[in-house]
Parts: sequence; C-alpha cells; structure tokens
Amino acid sequence: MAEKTNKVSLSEVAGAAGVSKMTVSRVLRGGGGYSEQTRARVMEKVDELGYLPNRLATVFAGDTQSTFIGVSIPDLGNEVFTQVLEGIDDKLGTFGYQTVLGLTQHTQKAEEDWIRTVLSWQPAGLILTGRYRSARATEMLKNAGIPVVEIWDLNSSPLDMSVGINHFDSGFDMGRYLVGCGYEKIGYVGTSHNTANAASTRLDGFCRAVEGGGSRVAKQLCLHDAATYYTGFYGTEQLLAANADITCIHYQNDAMAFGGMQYVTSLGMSVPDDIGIAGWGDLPIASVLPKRLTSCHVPHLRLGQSAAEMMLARLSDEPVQSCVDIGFRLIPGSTVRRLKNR
Amino acid sequence: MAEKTNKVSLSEVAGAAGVSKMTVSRVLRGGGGYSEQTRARVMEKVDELGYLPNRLATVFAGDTQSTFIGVSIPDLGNEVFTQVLEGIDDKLGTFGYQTVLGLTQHTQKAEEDWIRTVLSWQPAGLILTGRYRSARATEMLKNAGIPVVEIWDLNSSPLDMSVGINHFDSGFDMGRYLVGCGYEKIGYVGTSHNTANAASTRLDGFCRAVEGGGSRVAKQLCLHDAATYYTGFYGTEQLLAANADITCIHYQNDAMAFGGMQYVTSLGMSVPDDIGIAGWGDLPIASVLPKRLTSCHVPHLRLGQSAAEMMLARLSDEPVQSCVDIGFRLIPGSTVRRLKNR
DNA sequence: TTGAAAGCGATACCAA
DNA sequence: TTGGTATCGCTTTCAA
Repeated sequence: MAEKTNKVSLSEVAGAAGVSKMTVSRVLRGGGGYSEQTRARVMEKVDELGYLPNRLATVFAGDTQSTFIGVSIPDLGNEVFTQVLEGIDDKLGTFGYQTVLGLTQHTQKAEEDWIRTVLSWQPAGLILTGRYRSARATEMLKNAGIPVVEIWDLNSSPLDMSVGINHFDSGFDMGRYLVGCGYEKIGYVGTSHNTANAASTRLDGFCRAVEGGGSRVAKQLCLHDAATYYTGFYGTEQLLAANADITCIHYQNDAMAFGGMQYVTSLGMSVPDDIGIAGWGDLPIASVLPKRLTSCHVPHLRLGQSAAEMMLARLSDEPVQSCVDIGFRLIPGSTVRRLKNR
Repeated sequence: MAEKTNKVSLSEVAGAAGVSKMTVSRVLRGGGGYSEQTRARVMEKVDELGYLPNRLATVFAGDTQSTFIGVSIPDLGNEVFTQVLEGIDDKLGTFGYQTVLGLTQHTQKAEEDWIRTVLSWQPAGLILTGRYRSARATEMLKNAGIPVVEIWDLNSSPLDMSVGINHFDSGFDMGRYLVGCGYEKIGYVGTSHNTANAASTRLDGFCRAVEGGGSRVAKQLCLHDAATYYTGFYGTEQLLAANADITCIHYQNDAMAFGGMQYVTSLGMSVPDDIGIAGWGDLPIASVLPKRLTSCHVPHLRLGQSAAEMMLARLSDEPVQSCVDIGFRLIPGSTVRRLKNR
C-alpha cells in the first residue's frame, strides 16, 4: 500500500511553533484571535514543514460543508454534454468548488450506483443530467438533504432545482418547420437507449408535429452507439436503404447530421436540393460549414453556468428560482429548402 | 422506507438494532464475525433508516484510502482530451474510484491551485496532463506521498509514473513526411499559450524536420483560442493572407485541420491539388470525411485507460512500469499529395 | 491572546 | 459472536 505519507498535521506545526494546535488553527483560518508575532511564527513553520490542511477532517468535524459537487452526464463523446460540463466546472471552480465526475452511460443503474457512492463522500450538492431516474436514486437524493440541480430536461416539478429546455417543444418546432417547408417523407436518425431521455422526448415532439402535419417519420435508431459522426453516417446508410423515398433527415445532433451529410454527399446527392439535412444543438463544427446547418441552438455553456450558479446560490442561502428555462432557438439554415410556402 | 432524516449514523442504526456500532460496522463490511440473525436485524434497520455510510469518516480514521483520483486536463473543448478523460473515468469507475476533475486552462497557476485544493481532500492518487508544472506544484506532489501519473507528454524521468507519446518525434515525423512529399513552403496553424506544452513540443519537432529538409515553416499561432474548428478556419485565413505562397498546412489537431480545409475550400481551392492539409490526432470526424485526412493516430482512449490501469496497479501494490510509450502512427491520408518521389 | 477538552463517524484492537 | 475504548485531524466551546 501507499504507506507512510509525509503528512504534516496541525499539531506537528503547533509543536514546531511552540503553540497549541488551536492557535495554529486560528491563524490558518484568519479572522483574528492571535498576535502578529504568533501569526508570523506559525506561518513560518507552516511553510517550512509544507503543511497542507486535511479538509476531510474539517468537514468531518462537522461545522463546514465539503466543496465537492457531484456532476453526472451521460458521456463525454457527445459534444453537447462536454460543453455543459465545461460551463459547470468553470463556474464551480471560480468559487472554490470541485467537480466529482460521473459518467452514467445513459443507464439508470449506473447513475444510481454513482449517486450512492458520491453521496457517501458528503458532497455539498449534486448536478444531474436528465429527469428520469430510479426510485432508489430519487429516495437517496431526497434523504441526502443537499441541493440538487437537474439539468438538460426542464423539469417543472424538480426534486429541488432544474434548468434546461423543453425538449418536446424543441423537437416539435423542428418537425413543424420541416413540414412547413413542404417535406412529406421525413427520416430521423438517432441513437437508442433503454430508458427515456431528452433525445427521445425531442423525437416524440418531432413525430407529433410531423404526423400532425400529415407527413410521416421513418426512424432509424442505432442501438448502443455514441451519438457522433460515424453513427450519423451509417445510420443514414441504413435509413436510406430501407426508405429510398425520404427527402429530408433530422438527426439527434449536429455531429450525426454532419456524418449523415457526408454519406448522402458520397452518394452524389446534393444538400438541400436532393435531400434536406437538419441537426440539433448548434455545435462548434457548424461555424465552419459552407452552408449554415439547419439546427436548433441551445446555449450549452450558459446552461452549465446557470446550473452552477443555482447551486452556488442555494449553498449561500440566497433565493433561487427553482425552475429555469434556458431556451432554444430554431436555426432555419440552408441545408433544407422550402418546397412550398405556407 | 426511509424517513426524511438526512444523516443517519452508524450508532443510530446500532441503537435501532439493539447492538453496538462495532457490530453494525462488521455487518456492513461483510467478512463475518456476526450471526446470521444479527446480520438480518442490522440490515433491516439499515434499509429502514436509509443509512448511507460516511466515507469521510472512514478515510479520516486512517485505515483506508479515499477513492478519489484527481484528474487534470487543460480543457474540454479539445476532443483529444475528452477522449483521454473518458478512458480514465471509465476504467477508474469500474474499479470503484471517482474522478475529481480539474480543468487547468493551460496555465501552471491554475494547475497549482487545483493541486493544492484537491490534495487537501486526501485523494488516493492524481493523474495530470503534461510534464511542465510550477516548482511549488512539484514539491506538493512529492510531499503528498501518493501515486501520480503524468500523461500525454511521455516523461522519461517522471515524478512517479508516466504514459504518453513523444510529441517531438510525432511532429518530426509529420514534418519529414511532408517534406518527403516535396512540399517546400509549409504553414502551421495552432494555438498559443504562455507555457510550453505538448503542442509546442510537436511544433518544435515539426520545424526541425522541415527546416532540416531545407524547407521552411510559416507559423500562425492564434492567441488564447481553443484548438477547435473555427480557430482553424480563421487561423488559415490569417496565415494565407500573410503567406500566399504556402502549399501545405499542418494543424495542431484534426478539428483545426477540418476548419482550415473548409476555409481553403471556400476560396475555391481544392485539397490536395491546390493545397495540402495535415491534422493531428485522428479524431472521430475523420471517419466520415470523403478524403482520408492526413494525420497522426494516437490511441487517446487507450492512453486514458492505461493511465488509470497504472494508477490502479500502484494502488494495489502491483508492479508497474513507470514509463509507458503508448505510441502514435502517421496516417499518410489523401489530403496531401506526393509532389516528387524520393 | 491563548489553551484544554470534547466530539464529529468510523475502524482497529483488545476483552469478554 | 459481541462490545468497549482509543484514535484519526480539526473545530467548537469554555476557561484562563
């Protein structure tokens, strides 16, 4: 095992400085209660011995909270989540909190296990992606008595706090837009997971709008694959193989849409003349494409920052709005075309 | 089930079950030393009260280590690092460890502050990106007496352990390859940061090879920008504006190369006939491009997994190779062309 | 301005 | 198979 660590404790510093450990404790925390002379001598020894406080003991002693915030996201292969995570960690870090990462791989079981473990470390709060979780997870969260922010899916009756967007509406708007453009045979390519998630909620909204508009949706859900470029590429191949009459494809996100666009281009089709392409998320890659990708803008970084801000506000006992809709914006783009006006 | 009580301790469970807390402790850890009858009664109360162990206290008591592993990477906007991180967290999670994330934003100061903080939480070990750090950081790491894996830059005399690649050689190989193809006026587009890092080491190697081959390198370092699509796009614009005679451009990574390729394409140039493009990292987007992107393959996920494995091995006192070269592979691709044979 | 003592939650150790 | 007691590093409380 990693054995003797040269860990220097408060009392060793106290011994070296010739004072009691209480005095060292007071000096280190500032706020007075000691003479300047004492302070100087203590700090000298702290430096000399390379003393680092053991925050475990501090939190354990009971009066302060830890500065851990558990943050769970599904995976890191999907840029929408890494942007959210960056927003969270950046804001938390600025205020002296640390992110304890949890990748739930889109399964409730993994999330539940992670929640149990991370709670045992007495985090100051948790930020969790999505709104669907196991009953046991929910129960643990309620009992933990710490702030919880549910992000991504806007949850109007959150466990505690929630910030995100209405994915159903976002999907619905995209569906309505494409139908409004005149598309009738529309395809969807995404990934499939065992449990409901935001992407499936968007798909529900999308189908509702498309079918309500008299068109239909052909779905291609790639099982157990990451929602990234290559999945979009081969998902499109499969979709078109089974549905040759499709004239427009909507994707789970922009990375997949780009992959799909590459596939149809490889067939010699042109976008949007031969086929329409619509992504979701307005990811960074969109900024360099020759045609503006039809998509839906979501302020991912801002969403993460807001989640962190709500957490920090709650931790400082400031008033917090428990449910924040961060909003989205449909981007018409030029990878779909208007076949008719209506 | 559980009440709305938020902190149930061992002794409360003990009281409810009518046994001592030592007995509850033994039951919870398994391994015997109690009767089946006692076990059942204790577990019943554990469930009933919704007891969750306080691992802080366990670690604090000193007999076990925490299961925190601090992991620092520069940022999440660069896919090379998210892949490494995913590899690390995946492997660590499987073995019951948690990632405490640190984003150092490419500054030694941020890394030093993060190290100080995270060490105060008594992590079981640290995995840090890069080999260049402040003297104070190095000193703290030495004193901490915990395993440290330095990743990314292969460090032949690591603080403790290291896994990565030789970035100088990687840059050198790319430079030699491009010169070998016959390119003479070669550009480089990357990002610039205050301190030396792996990308600047690659650039050093690249320049050495190119200049040694009698060609020259025109550099365009975009200050303080993320190494992603748009930076590649406008960095290329700037590079070409100042160096119209360039015939080939090497980029810090594939995302930037893709952005650059979009820019030159927008000018009506064709790749590789009018200009050669070479990236680095072999990122997922390369899998869907019509032409194989000239790049350098690095097993990012594997690198992360190896780092985690070395950490885990060290934590279980198994023998560990202290310096592992994970290797890279030049990908000739078809976005550069051979102007001459040699 | 200082210090001594109690205690946070869990575990090691020794007794019973 | 059980339980009592000391202990980890630090902070709170109370005294000097």
